Amino acid sequence: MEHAERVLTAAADLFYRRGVRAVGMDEVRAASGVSLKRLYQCYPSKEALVVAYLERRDERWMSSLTGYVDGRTDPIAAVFEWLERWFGEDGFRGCGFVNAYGELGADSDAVREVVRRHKERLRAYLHGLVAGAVTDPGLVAEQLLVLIDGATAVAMVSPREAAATAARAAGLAAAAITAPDESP
Amino acid sequence: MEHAERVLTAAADLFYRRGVRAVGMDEVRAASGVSLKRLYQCYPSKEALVVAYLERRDERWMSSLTGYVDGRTDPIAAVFEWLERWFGEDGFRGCGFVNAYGELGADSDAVREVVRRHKERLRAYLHGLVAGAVTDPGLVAEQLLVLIDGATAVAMVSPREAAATAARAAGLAAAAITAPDESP
DNA sequence: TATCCTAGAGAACGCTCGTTCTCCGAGGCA
DNA sequence: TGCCTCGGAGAACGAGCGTTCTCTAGGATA
Repeated sequence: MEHAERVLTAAADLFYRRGVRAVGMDEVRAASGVSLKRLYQCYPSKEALVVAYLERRDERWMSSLTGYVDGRTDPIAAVFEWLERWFGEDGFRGCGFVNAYGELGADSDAVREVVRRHKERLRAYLHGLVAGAVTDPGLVAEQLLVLIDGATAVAMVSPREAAATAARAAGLAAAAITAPDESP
Repeated sequence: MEHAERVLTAAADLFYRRGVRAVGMDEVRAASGVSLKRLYQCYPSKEALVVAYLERRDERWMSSLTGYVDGRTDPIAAVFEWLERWFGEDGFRGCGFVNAYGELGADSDAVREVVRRHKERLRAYLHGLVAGAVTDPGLVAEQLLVLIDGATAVAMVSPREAAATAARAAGLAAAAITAPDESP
């Protein structure tokens, strides 16, 4: 594996699990087994490493979601199924983007930007999922985004065994919102 | 004003606006005008100050919400109206509890605990709001909690002028969820 | 074999952190 | 007036931060 890749893998795990500011560059060096000199050749600053972490997390998170959802007959239900699985994973600790924004958003334009881009990508994906099926796909995409981020936040602070509850409640809400109109 | 109160007021503002780890005790001292010695007499450690910040934020946030909502004919709509106002306030930066949890939750049992208590209080309040009006108040309270936390997260990362959109979308979703059954 | 270049290990640097300690001056009391 | 206590200002401390620098060992080349 390339040095940059090893650094990024180690950093991503540490940043997500413990928070960005709680992790020093020396810990990234130790976890990746890459010398500090080379680490700074790959990523010239901690902020650059953080941005790379978020960008890669965006790619992987989105492609895991879309890989699970695409082709399903009820894609909205699949989204919340996928969420429920994610919430149950070892080391789940909420939305890495929201956490990074809360921690660093006040200081770093670059972090704000990459978080915003991720949410925009997710919103666009949801929009595509419901376009044609509902009368106002923009509104419904926004609602689904709210449900996803809300379920993630609630699952984060809930005790482990209750995390799935948030996903299921959000899934039922999503079903109600996207259901075809019942009026004649 | 008492020393402890001045410290807490200054710390709350700084912690919320910039994040906990970004603010040093010396900055709290400077902003509060209280000497470091006295500051440590009031709060024996930074963690104690953070917990006090979250506890007071819980009290004030909840009482602002309940003060706005209680007595309204449509309390659920009022909740999301209140959210929309909050999102528009200067210095709004998402949920202080979720942000603190993301930043410190991995390190501090006390922070995890106080955040969990706040969400539990909010869930209980929402439960009371919908009890009697819906068939499954536990589920609906959970859904409203998800919508509130989701709207808050989306509003945080959205550009200023778009923050209200999240509140309105969540409010419409809440209305759909809590509406009396339309079937005959 | 002698010389150069590279790269890794980790020491060093300047800074900031949370926390403690020292100093000094003001005010109460005999 | 002389003494004593209190509290404020901020220096000090040890640790850890992000980042840079030095030193050394090894391999490639002539």
